[in-house]
Order: sequence, then C-alpha cells, then structure tokens
Amino acid sequence: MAGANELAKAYDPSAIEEKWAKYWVEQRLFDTPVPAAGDHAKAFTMLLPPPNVTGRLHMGHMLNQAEMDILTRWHRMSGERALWVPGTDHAGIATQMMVEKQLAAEGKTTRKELGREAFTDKVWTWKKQYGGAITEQMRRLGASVDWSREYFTMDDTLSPAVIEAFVRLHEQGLVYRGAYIVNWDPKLQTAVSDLEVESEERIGKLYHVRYPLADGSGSIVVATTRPETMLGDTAVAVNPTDERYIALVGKMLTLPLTGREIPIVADDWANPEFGTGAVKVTPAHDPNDFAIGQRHSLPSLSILDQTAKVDLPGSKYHGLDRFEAREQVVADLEAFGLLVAVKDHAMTVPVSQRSGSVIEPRLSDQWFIKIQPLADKAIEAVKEGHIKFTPEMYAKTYFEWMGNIHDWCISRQLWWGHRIPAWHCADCKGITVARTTPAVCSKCGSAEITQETDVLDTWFSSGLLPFTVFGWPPPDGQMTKDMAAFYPTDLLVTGFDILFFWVARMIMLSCHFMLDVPMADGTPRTLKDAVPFREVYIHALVRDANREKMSKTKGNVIDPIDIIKRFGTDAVRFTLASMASPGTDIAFSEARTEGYRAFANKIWNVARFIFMNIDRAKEAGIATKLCAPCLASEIWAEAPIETRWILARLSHTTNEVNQSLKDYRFDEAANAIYQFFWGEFCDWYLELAKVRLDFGGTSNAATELTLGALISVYEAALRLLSPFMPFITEEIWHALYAAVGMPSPAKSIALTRFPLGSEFRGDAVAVADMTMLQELIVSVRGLRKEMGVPEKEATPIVVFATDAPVATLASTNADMLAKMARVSGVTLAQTALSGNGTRSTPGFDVQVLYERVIDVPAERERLSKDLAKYEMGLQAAEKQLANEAFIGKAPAHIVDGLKKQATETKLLFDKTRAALDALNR
RNA sequence: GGGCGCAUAACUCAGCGGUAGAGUGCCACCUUCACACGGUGGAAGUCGCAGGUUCGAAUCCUGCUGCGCCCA
Repeated sequence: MAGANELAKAYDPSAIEEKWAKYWVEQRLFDTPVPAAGDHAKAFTMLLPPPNVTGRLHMGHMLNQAEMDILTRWHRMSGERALWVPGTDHAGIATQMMVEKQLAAEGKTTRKELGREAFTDKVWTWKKQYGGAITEQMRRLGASVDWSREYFTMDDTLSPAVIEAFVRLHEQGLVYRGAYIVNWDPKLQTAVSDLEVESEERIGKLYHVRYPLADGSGSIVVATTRPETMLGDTAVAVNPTDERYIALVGKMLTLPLTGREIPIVADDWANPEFGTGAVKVTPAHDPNDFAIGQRHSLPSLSILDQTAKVDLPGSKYHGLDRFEAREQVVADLEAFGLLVAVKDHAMTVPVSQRSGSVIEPRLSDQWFIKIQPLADKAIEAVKEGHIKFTPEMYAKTYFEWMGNIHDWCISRQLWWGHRIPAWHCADCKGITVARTTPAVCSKCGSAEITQETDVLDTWFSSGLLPFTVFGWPPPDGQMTKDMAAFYPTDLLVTGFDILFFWVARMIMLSCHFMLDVPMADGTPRTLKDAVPFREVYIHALVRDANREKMSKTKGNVIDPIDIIKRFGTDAVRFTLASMASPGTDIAFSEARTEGYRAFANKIWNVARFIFMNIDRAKEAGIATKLCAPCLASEIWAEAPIETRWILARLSHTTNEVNQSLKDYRFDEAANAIYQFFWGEFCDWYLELAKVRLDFGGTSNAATELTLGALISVYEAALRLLSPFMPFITEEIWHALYAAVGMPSPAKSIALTRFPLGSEFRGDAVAVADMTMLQELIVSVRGLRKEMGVPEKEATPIVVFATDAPVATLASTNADMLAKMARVSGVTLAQTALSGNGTRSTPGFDVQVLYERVIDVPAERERLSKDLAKYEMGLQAAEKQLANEAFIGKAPAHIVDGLKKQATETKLLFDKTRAALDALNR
C-alpha cells in the first residue's frame, strides 16, 4: 500500500491480518532473550494461563489474551523487557476422555484393552497432531507472546520438576497417603478434588426407616435420602441434647436387612430439627458420617465398588447399581414393614464437573497435601501486600476460601498425567518415594516393588509453573539466568473461575518452594520475592448479548474466530477492551463490535486522506515531514490555532491512556483513544486541515507545516492505538513511512516507543480559544438547522461578546467558520443580540442572518423549553446560595463555581426571555 | 444457611459526595472530491424502592425488593 488510489475505499481486515500475524511470529519479534550482563531494563513478566491442550479458543480466552496482549505491548513499547510466556496444559481428565472417545469412535479398543503404555502413546500421538490448534488460534489474535519459550506441562523439562516438587513435599512431611472419603466419580473411576464437584438442586425422597433395638425394647426411626447405604451403616447418631433419644444412647440396634448390630451414639452433628432427629451413620460413604465415625471409633464398611455397584459378595444386593440397590432396599424395607414414611425432599446432589455423573463419596487410598502450612504463607503473602488483587474485592474471596481450606487430594486414578513417584513393596507393604526408579524397597530391601498407578492432579503441575518455566530446579544447583531475570512475574491476568483451582495453588506452591531459593545475589529470599506474581488482575466473564453464560448445551457460544472473520480482530479486541470495566461481566454485543469495525474503517480512511495529500504535495514540490520527536517543539508556537490545539489534546489523551492502562482500566483507555481519534482528530482537525492545505502554491509554508503536523500526529495516534489494534496500525504505520519516503524506524510499530504526554506541546490558550470557536460553530450550525438554511447556502453571522478576545477570535478565524459552519462573513456587534436567529452562550451571542421566515411555533416551543430549564436551574442555584450553611461549609471553589453558574444562567434566562418576547410581539 | 456483587437513556455500559455521560439504536436533513462502516442537528433518564448522614447524595450508611455469582 503506497498511494491513496491503491487503497481500498473500505477497510478489509481479512486482507492484512493473517499477513501480519505470520510476520510477527516468523520474525520472532516478541522473543525475549535472557538479558545480557549489565542490561538492567525493568522486566515485565506474565504467564499465559495455559489453555487445555484439547481446548478450542472461546471468548473468555480472547478477552484474557486481548487484555494481556494490550498490557504486554504497552509495557514493551514503554521500554520494558516485556516477556509473556505461552504454553498449554496437559489437562489430565479432559484429554484422557477425549482420546477415549476417539478410540470408541474408531473401533472397539478401549483404554483398558490397550493397556497403559499403548494408551498414553496414543495420547501423545493425539497431542502431537492436534495439540497445536489452540496456539494456532492465539497466533491469529496477534498475541505477542514469546513463542521460543512455549511450554507444555508434560515436557521433558517440566515433568522432572513436578516429580521433584512432589518428592520434596513428601520429604518435608507435607504429603501423606491414607484412606479417606474422597469425591469419587464412578464414571471416570477416579477421585476428583472438592473444586471439581458442583452442587445440583434435585428433588429426591427422604425415607423414614425403623431400626429395632437389639433387646427388643423398642425402635428408633432414622431419616435418610440414601437408604441403600444402610448396608454399610455402623451406627445411628442422635444429638446429645435431644431428650427424645437421650436414654437410648449406648444401646444396640439391629440393622434391618443385614442383622448386624450397631450402636446408638450421641453426636452434635445429628440435627434434632431434621427428619426424625436420628441419623444413620455410614462412614465409608458420606464425608460427615466419616467424621462421626472417627470421633466414635466406628468401623468403616465400604459397600460400593469403584463403579458404584454394591460390593457385598453373598448378599442379594451384590452387583446392583447404587440406584437399583436403592429401589430394592426400599422395597424390602416396605415388605418388612420398616418403611415408616417417604417424603419428597429437595436436596443438593454433588455432581462431577467433568463427567456429569453423581459423585459417590467413597473411602479409598489417596495422596494428600497437608495444606495448612502452605495456606498460612499464602494468606500472609496477600495480607502483607506482596500480592495485590485488582479488583481488590477478590482478596476477600481469597481469604474466605483460604481460611477454610481442606487438605488437597492430589492423586487421580488416570493414566494421562505425571505418575506419582512412589513404589509399593509387595513384601513389607512399605512405600518408597524417590526421584528415580528405585531398585529395591527402601524399607525392607525387597525387589518386589511396583510403581503407584495414580497420577497427579493437573493443577498440581500447573500450580508450579511460575517457577518451573524459568528452570526450577536449577540443573547444576546454580540459579538459572531466566529465574534471576524474570521471577517473580509481575502480573497474572485471569478469570475468577480459576481463582482457587490455579491462582491460590500457585501462590501456595510458589511461596513454599521459592522461599528456599536464594536471590540472584545470594541473599536469602523473603516472602516478598517468593510470591509467584506481584499483582493479580481478575477480569469478567464474557456472556452472550442476553447476559446468559455461554455454554455448549445452550448453543449460545460465540466463536471468537467466527466473530473475527466478520468484524476483524482489531474490532473484536477493541470491543472487549472497551467493555472490560472491572466488577461486571461482559455481555458481548455485536452492535458494539460493528461500531468498532466502523472505527477501524475511519482510521483506514484517514490514511487514504493523508496519502492523497502526500501525493498532492509531491506533485506541488512541497516537502512532507514525519517527525515524531518534533511534536513537543516550540516550532508549533506560531502554528494555526487548530494545530496547537490538537497537539495539546493529543498530550492530554496520551496521559489519560497511560494512566488508565496503569490502573487496568482498559475501557477508559479505549474510550479516550476513540474519543480523541474520531471526535477531535477526525471531526475537527482533519476538517480544518483541509482549510490550510493549499497545493496551489501561494501559502506553501502553512501547507507544509499543517501536512507535517497531520502526518506526525496521526503517526503518534497509531502508536497510541497499536496495543489495542495491532493489525491495522501495523499496516498503516509501515505504509505511512513508505509514503513520505522514509525507512520504517523499526521492524514493527510494536517495537517503537509508546507515546508520553510530555512528547506533545501543551497549549492552554489554544485549548480555551478552540473550545470557544467550537461552541460558536456548533451554535451557528444549530441555528442554521432551525432556520432551515439549505446545507450548501452560506450565511453571514453577527457576533457579540463582552470579552474582546472572543470577538477577535471570531473575526480572525472567519475561514474556519466558513469551512465548519458555512459562514459567509462575520460582523461584530456592539450590543447584546436577541430576536430571530439568535443564540446565546455565557461567552457570546451569535445571530445568523437569513431572510427566510422562521418556524415561529417551533421556535417558541424551543425557547419556552430553554426558559423553563434556565428558570429551574436558576431557582435551584439561588436557593442554595441563600443557604448560609452552604456558604459557610462548602469549599470556596464550589461556591464560586455556583455563583458563576448562577450569573450565567441568569444571563441566558434574560436573553431567552427577551427572544421569546420578541417572537411574541 | 454463610459470603460477595449488581440495579443509571430503548439496548450495552461508564460515572461513585458538588448542575446526569458514552457507544449502539431512534428522528430529521445532507450522495460536500478520506470514509454512507460517512457528515450535521435533535429527541430520550424523578440514576430499583424507603429511610438516614451531609450545606449538598446517582455517588456514603441502613433496610426492602429484584437479579447474579461463590461456598456450605
């Protein structure tokens, strides 16, 4: 793209975006090498929350990545050593399920038929073939990540680190194995963590069942929602304060259907208000019952196997599914006359997030992390301010959760993942935990050892990422250069849905492990520098236009790639940025995106306009200069008012953008740029530049100066915009330099400097004068519309102003008024104006001279409306000014402001009154 | 049950103690040689309800109503 004629009239993002996305990656523009010795540029480091390797890009990713990319590009352009590390997560359950499904679709082999090794080979094959899909999509978004550092959580470098972390925790006594109640997913046949369980409201039944006393002296009725588990009951609990049952505590009951004898115990957990007040205790199949069992030393009887079928060989219920068993048990109880009542009951059922099956609390051997010591440090890190949350509110949520944290079950009965480095001894039943495969049992020396089959929770490995990606543990005991240069990372940008899954775990694990790693200079590390990141920015959830959460089942998922194809990546990025205000979710609106596509088109057409004028200048032999550093220079002091004004406005906008980005206010930053570019640069500056640009040859100096300002301000605006809209700005920026015959100063606009407000000349006088002229122009335009002056017809105006400079401004800028408001001539009046075709502001009166009769009723209505408005305003102001308390207590500038406002309103009121009278005459 | 958040123009959202704002949409006019994905002008809100604090409340506090989320 070189000349205006070669540019398409409308911007077509698809024509350029893929080209630049590819260019950025191939040129390795965003690779961040380890700093050379003596290079002390400030680092800005972020980790991409690794998407699941099986994932497809969704709007949440796009928001997350758009925000991270804006920040990375901004920091990079601000001269920092910006590093954004990408990667993908092996996503244990999700990936294993996906490949199993694929196997099922292909033929008959199941995972189990294949065997562990062959299956994991299959998964690796799958990963190699399809695992890059999501990162391909990221490239399309223009994410300026360092691809040279891309990781996968099961890489050869990361896996040993995971093993090392596990072994160390074990050595420190923070890993234990034991039989505990876990959330068991009978479909996936693995334990899952508390976080992977969701609650669902369901209507079930509450069964009242009579348990007879063993001595035949009576009975007790228990209430339960899960009668089938009575096969595993080992007690009945009643509340110690419950007078109905107090006498029965200690007595034995005969458990129906099995004939086993079980005790009645007193325990606070039994709620006298609920059901009958007596509760059956099944320690092996309910977490609360498990706790009761521990308190009363009750045996735990597992009656369900890993597929949730009854596992009681010899019993008539053996082999029945848990729900079938329930029906059978209920039927049998009824037959024995022991079923007292059945009531409908609303209850919450635990459901597996991954498979959707009802979770079966199950007693099994699992590996746990003793979490409290880690949580304590993690709480301290945030309390002490070493980690800052934005919005701050999330710190509360974080403390709430961390304060009630439970030990973390980290073993998963899966094949895809980091296999736990523990070996079971067949002889002594001892466990050997080791970094490398041991030859013999460390306890008894037996060679009959086999490795633990469980793998680690995926979140365990991703929780280690902030330090493992930078080379922990150091291979030779020396801290890696990456670690020295980039840890701790500066910021984590993420959705709050993984606040506990990932964010909290990273904080816990990083604080724990990094505290042991000395600083680069050898001094001990404190918690302040052990943290994984210094700040966490939590963004909103992207919903559909109706505020509904996007989900596959609802079919309301918006595919970012689809939207990008329709509107362009830049427009979508800008939409997300402009809607990303903190605290509220984003209801993604296409209408908004359409608006920003129009914005991109506007930017494009300014380029066409500028190129056209550069061509004209070339033909006329006028120099075209692009000089970014000159924009602060005093050479502009003599420039026409609009040029001095636009520089000041650019300066102001730049400051706003920098400040907003610092505060993570993407919305404010985006709106400031939008408003400046369209509302000021295009609507005013460009139009006024047309007045100055004259290639006829008489006023070359003004033309040269204006064209230079136009090009240079536009170039600065492109840099300002480039973190938000990297594609279109890249395209135009290169073309702009080509057009003025200069080599691009960098390989990419992304490698140039982000503007600073001080780089543009401020001029308060120009801003005040220009504001006044704008008011005058808008007034005249309004009057002309009201009076029905045809668009093309120019009219003379009369201006009255008590303030002399205003009158001078109007007459000396007649050319501006002619262009912007079709004014054919300016006359200055010596007295206030009123009557037909007049409009008044606090600064001036203006009258449009036009012979056409005005629409009297319409004008009367408008004036009456204004009059009423001024009257109300005036009354309110006068009332307040009469209030002594206000005068006494309000700050002076407020009081003065109100007085000034009252005076102005009074003036306008009088003028409007006079105009109305004149009309009625 | 515990905790957190949100209610502002038709829609989507800013503002969070000093006279109500933006984008989209709507109405009218304009094919002016960058752009009709455009230009110009305009209409549109007792800031969920009720109290309180304050000279002054959309903004702070309390309660209520209605939504939403998180944890039990």
